Amino acid sequence: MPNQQKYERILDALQELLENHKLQSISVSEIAETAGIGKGSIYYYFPSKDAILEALVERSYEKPLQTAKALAGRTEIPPFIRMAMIFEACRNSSSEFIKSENNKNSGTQEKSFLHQKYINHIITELKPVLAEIIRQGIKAGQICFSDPDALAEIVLIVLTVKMDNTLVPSSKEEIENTISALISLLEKGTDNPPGSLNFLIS
Amino acid sequence: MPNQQKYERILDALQELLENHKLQSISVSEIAETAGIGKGSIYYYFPSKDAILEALVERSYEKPLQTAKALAGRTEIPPFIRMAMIFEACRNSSSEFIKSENNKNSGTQEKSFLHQKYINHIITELKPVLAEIIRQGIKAGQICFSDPDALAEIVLIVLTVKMDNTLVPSSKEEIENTISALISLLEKGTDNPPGSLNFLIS
DNA sequence: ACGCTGATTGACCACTGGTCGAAAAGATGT
DNA sequence: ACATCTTTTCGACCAGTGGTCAATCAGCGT
Repeated sequence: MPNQQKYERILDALQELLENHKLQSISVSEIAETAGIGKGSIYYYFPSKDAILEALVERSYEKPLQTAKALAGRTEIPPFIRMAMIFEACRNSSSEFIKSENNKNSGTQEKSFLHQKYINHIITELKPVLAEIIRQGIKAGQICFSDPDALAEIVLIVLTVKMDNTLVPSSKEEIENTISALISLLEKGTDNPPGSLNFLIS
Repeated sequence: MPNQQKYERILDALQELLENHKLQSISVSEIAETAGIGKGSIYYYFPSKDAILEALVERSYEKPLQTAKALAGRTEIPPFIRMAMIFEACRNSSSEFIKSENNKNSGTQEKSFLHQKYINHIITELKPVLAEIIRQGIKAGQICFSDPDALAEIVLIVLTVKMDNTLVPSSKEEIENTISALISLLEKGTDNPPGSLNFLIS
């Protein structure tokens, strides 16, 4: 890591461009200009443009993911509440990160790559954490389900896809409906009384 | 629709290139060359390169989606079996369409755009059909759930994301596990006895 | 002062998606 | 057969892209 500051400045520049420059594509030259460095220097810190996008996604979710991982050990908090806390942390960062409006047409290739990275990153990072929490809940008798890893994956897939709202664009109301349905499916599926997980919607 | 044959030939060319030319990006010139026409002519039939990808996705799933829609009216078949038939039809076309290998790294931007289009198309087209089938099942007392549309969406999201296997790449075994878990969640969540929906895995 | 190592740069390259005027190919009426 | 008009076809061309590289620059130990 030669010069950490420049590295971060490049990510800052990309983030800034993503916020303003909504719909068109972002070029490496633009990133360099915004970061105040020469274009060639970009490739001293990153092997490719894709790598910059990837690094930005990772950086954007560093903190919420850390707090999520920390939450895995706090066994004194009931598992479903910890689940809700994780979602809340991610939701905040998510809305901050992807504040681009949806125009009529779907995103450009650039954007879809970004969303793919986002979903993939969140799921792969969060899945073991959530699975562990579910496993603890099973042991404590608060959750009844045979395959905690798969359950974690299902929940994460539905949530991230709906939160991202790119793959299946829908209104806020529809998103709420889907999440409500997921919760009631979870209640029944894990032998919890109906309505007991309503607090997951906040 | 000036010359339908050329239109189709362009899609054929793109499909062929997607099968062989696995990892690198595909250029419009390549598509033109493969289709045996001039590059300029491409833009006589399609407004943009993205539109070609989009049209190919739509064409690839035209038949399975039609059979799926036809299945919605066949109320004499139990709902869950119709569900299984739809999935089977899509799975076949899906494995035929996306036969590109996963190299170590994730796909290029081009690919992720394609996968996004695929997932979006399948879900939006299939959701009303599946919701209708579920609604019929509820009326017949075979399914117990309050929001059929949301349930359809949840099922489709998990299935397409796992089938596509790009957003959350995993082994065949893991895919089976996740789908099994989804099924047992469905069983419990819709008041069906455990194991009664095992036939959905085939 | 000198080298030497790592950081920085912009001109440069092959190539991209997309445009456009012109030429070719059909169609039509006489 | 011709002339006229519309629909297709095309490749040279354009601005701009991601990525490369030899040349430079900055710091520092000696």
